[in-house]
Amino acid sequence: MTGTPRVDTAQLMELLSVSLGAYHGDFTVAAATENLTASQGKVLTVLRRGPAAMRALADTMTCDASNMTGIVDRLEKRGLVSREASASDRRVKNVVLTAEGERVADAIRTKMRATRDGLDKLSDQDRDRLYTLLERVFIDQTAS
Amino acid sequence: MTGTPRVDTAQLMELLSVSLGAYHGDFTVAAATENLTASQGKVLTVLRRGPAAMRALADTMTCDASNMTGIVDRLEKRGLVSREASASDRRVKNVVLTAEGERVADAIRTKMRATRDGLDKLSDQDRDRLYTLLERVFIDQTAS
DNA sequence: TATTGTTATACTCTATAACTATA
DNA sequence: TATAGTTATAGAGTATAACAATA
Repeated sequence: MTGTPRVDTAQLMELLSVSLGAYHGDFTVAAATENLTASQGKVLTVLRRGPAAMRALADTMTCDASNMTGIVDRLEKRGLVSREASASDRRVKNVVLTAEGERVADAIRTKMRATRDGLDKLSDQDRDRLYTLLERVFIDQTAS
Repeated sequence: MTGTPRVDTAQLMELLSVSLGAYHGDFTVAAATENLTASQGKVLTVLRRGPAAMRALADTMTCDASNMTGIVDRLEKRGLVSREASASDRRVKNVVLTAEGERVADAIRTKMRATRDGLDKLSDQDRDRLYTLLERVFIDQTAS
């Protein structure tokens, strides 16, 4: 197996910054539409995959466990998630989406899918930047 | 001028998410090394380009003006920035880097340049994903 | 009248340390 | 002893509303 080709990191990072800036902005707006913070929306999105222990959620979001306690507290108070005791380890609490939580998580996902399908927030200039980057990678690759 | 080629948005977004996650993590660590939060580090980075009014800073970071007041207060208390009256509009205060603020901003930039040059935080798997994406774009392009 | 910046207020996120109940 | 989760605490980011100074 040959090594993967190198790319222009500076250009890639600039592109990433612009694109994910738009993505993050859209996610924040999508969550706010359901009266949620971005962190709360992210937890619901993670839980769409299935129940998760408090510790696992904290690891996924790279924050302290004590922090996750507060976030889940607020979600639980609004009836979007519930804590369930683990059968195998009595120390563990599994966080599960309620029916209402599923509805909200799906609403966020639907809004984000629109973003993913369109790259609507990218300006023509940014779209050209993307193309320039890809073109350059192609040229570098074929010239080697 | 022909239109720019389309790319697989879902794959691109996944790649962006992983890559900018690494970038954001590195920036947070770089700022923390100087005992700064990510927001504070971002303001110093913006000010490397030159002085900026409070309102302009708030717009750049897409937060409320009242929020920027607190952030700049903390930076000023540590001697990293100063507020200067505008000559043309007496309502405006321009925020300027102090010598120490420049030193800290440069230290963050140096650490981030190392990240930019390496993409070190990307796993081999993610590097392969990047290559796969680029390869697919190349094939679609030449096949059309 | 509109804009710049601040203050007051309230909520959320965040980490650290200390605690409990399990394992 | 180590781990899962919580509580207490404190600092920082965030937005809203009201305000003074200026345009």
